[in-house]
Amino acid sequence: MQVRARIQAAAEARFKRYGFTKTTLAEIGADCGMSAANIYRYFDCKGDIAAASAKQWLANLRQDMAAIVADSDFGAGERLHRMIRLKVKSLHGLIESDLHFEDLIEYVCREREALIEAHRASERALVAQLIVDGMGRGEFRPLNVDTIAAAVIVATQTFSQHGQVRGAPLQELLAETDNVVALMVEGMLAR
Amino acid sequence: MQVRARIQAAAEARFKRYGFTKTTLAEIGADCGMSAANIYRYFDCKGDIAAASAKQWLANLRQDMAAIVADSDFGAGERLHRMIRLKVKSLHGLIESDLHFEDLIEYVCREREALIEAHRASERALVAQLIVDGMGRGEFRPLNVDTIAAAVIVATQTFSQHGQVRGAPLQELLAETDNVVALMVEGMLAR
DNA sequence: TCATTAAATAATATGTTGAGTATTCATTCT
DNA sequence: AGAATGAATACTCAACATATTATTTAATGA
Repeated sequence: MQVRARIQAAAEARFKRYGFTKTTLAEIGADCGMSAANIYRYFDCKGDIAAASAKQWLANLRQDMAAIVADSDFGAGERLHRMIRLKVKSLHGLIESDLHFEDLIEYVCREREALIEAHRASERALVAQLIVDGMGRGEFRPLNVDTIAAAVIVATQTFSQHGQVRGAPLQELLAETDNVVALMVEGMLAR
Repeated sequence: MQVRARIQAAAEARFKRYGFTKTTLAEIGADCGMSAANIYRYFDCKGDIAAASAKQWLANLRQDMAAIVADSDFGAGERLHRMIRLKVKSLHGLIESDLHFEDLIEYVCREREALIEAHRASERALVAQLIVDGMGRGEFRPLNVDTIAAAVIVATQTFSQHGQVRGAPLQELLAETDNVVALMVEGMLAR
């Protein structure tokens, strides 16, 4: 059990520094003091190690987003803004942090669509929760929760694609997301 | 027909049937009864032929969108819906019509970004025009026209990317766009 | 002079080989 | 038996040679 985590940590460090395709299982094994073959006792394939890392990163993001949603000090609209901003900032930070991570991101987006789709479903659920809360407060008018949640996620989807995020200045991205979210929130408000 | 137009038509036919990369200038020339070299009297490079086709297609789409915008029989919100739906339907139709067109689309998106960006700017302008009109009618509240127009384009951008459109059933795409546009229009309405 | 072409050149794609790497397996170690 | 490994296998990737194709040029015919 400890072993699996150690492998994942070692792999993550190398993926970060050298990229997914450039790191070999032999290297990861060496970092853990074991042979490449032995890694297969803990992961079915190289891609699964990357997927585990991505899954964890997404889970962290989800947790941070959930914390924002749960913070009822703020209005639902404000929380939606914060949630989407967090998403954009996180992905932007990840991409900017190490250029080699793009390699990993591309792999996961291409070969592990299920992971991405599951995460997106969670995001939808969080937005739905927020909408229900906003309706309960009288902040939002009565809405078809699932439809609107899906619309919000789809409309801000552009900002979750590394192709769009790469190279763009964070300030611009945030300004654009804010404009989109603001208009949608305006459309949700009670009259 | 003018030589340049004949070349473009012949190229378009082959691009459609065999894809951009698979058709050679020799073939296009043969179709027009001329040598490959002579094509260079009318186009600077192969990519320019593709770009000319794409440009024309986009101009047609723009014209159709402009016609919708100009039809003041309908409210501004309704026209926005129709305009975005037309865009989605057109791209979907293009991609579904011939699988080989994807080749051409990818080339244009990758190597002729300026074309795409110019078209997007035109779309923004059309939406802006629609918003001004909607405000004039009292249908929309006072809005920062350019900001909102940009937000609408960005939010619906997902549906203009062939990667997203390919494979998805048109009905689903239209339902999603409708939901996004409906929410944004709701946010624009006068109270 | 203009339109065109064949031939020359430059760039790109295709195919092939060898090296490197992921994955499996038989075996050893504990 | 469970954990681990070295060697065997299968797959992928980079480098190089070859073939196609894009583009240029010099020359030809209207």
